[in-house]
Amino acid sequence: MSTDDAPAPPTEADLLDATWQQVTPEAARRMLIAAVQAFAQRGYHATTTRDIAALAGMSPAAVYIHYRSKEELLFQISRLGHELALEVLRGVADSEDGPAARMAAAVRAFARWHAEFHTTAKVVQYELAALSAEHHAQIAALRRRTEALLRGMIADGVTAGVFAVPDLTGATLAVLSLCIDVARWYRPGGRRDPGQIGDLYADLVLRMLGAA
Amino acid sequence: MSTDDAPAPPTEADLLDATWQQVTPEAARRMLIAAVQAFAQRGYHATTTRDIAALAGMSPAAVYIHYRSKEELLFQISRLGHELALEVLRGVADSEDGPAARMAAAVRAFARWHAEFHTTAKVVQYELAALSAEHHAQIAALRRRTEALLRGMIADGVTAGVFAVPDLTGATLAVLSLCIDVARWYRPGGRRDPGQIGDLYADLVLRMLGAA
DNA sequence: CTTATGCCTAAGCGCTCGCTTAGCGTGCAG
DNA sequence: CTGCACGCTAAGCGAGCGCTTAGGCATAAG
Repeated sequence: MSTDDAPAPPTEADLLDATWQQVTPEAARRMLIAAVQAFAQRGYHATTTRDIAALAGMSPAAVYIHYRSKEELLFQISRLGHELALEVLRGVADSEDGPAARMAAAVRAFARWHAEFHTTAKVVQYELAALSAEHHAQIAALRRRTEALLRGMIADGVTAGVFAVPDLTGATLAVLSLCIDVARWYRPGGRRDPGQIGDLYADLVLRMLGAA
Repeated sequence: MSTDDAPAPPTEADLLDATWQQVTPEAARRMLIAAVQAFAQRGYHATTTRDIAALAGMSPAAVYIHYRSKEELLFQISRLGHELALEVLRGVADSEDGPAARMAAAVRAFARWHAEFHTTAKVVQYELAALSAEHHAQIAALRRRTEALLRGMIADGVTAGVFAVPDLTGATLAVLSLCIDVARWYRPGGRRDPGQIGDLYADLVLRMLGAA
């Protein structure tokens, strides 16, 4: 094997390690990553704390050393996951490109994130209903910021006369919906890799917004 | 109260009764409708057979008079629900309009269905993972027919030179995804009623497809 | 050495789950 | 009237759930 082959695509484990690097100590991170995998595959309610502990290679009681409850584990995943997704959009929002290029970059990055980190994204986007009322309210606030960021980018394009959008709120809803739903249908090893999905969606959205 | 007021919008119960009219006997239908409501609100795994029976006004054991198991109840909901959704698309596919008008009508009807019958649609679209392998395979076949129907309508438009779509499969995926996701975010009493969502989405999709 | 602290496991508590069993009441055939 | 089939309920079984408790084994300070 030569050393100058194209780099192998990162494994699922690599991606999860990178995603959750900030969680410490290491045992708490291992437990959280195990929970993300189990929640994504089976859903929150179908996952037992014994499943999570076994995936993390520890005893069932070890869950409660680092987390108060199974719901608290979901909340930490959801909170940090939403912040990561928000960061992806913010990284693009500050660019000095024109509104159309910036919007294309935002959709490309956001859709791509939902494919590449689909395991995390599935939990973040589809397990909200299992959160307690207090935790759900905190997450809802983060989601409103995401929506506002995207709406602002579309509004800028309209103001600049680059986009032709009869219904700003409706268009924002549709763009957000399109990107989020990637986490539902994406399968690794499918015909499109995450980068290609980002490119495809950036193009489709620009047309949807009537970009000049 | 005059008798020529605008007709009141149908209640949730009206919609569910209309949706599941074909299920007999009446007690089996009541049980199934109760299951749809519970599965949509809490999710399949968070719903107990006691929840379902209580909603239907019967004892926990009554579930098993008409259905072999809780999973069989989900399967019947999923199978009939997918057939209803498919019927919505088929009702439009046979029209003799041009490709663009037909596609607009399809998206309008399909998106609208996912809003109006959002309770049913949520179970149909988001609880597939809880089905047994055999049942899941049957449902997957129905989903492939839905996708093929939509792809055919887009392909017709491309052939006729009315749509400009660089990636047929990708565009089909995006359109389907957009409509399905309506069931996730739609809330009755929101700023858009189901008809308006259908109109909005028909317009957005035509632009996405580069309709002449 | 002793003692204290932090991370972990073995064991298990109380509860609720999906589902079964035994039997009741009603309506209809003979 | 009798007898049986059907749709239902009351009661409960075995299993598995989320989470707790008691204690073991390191490390490190005194």
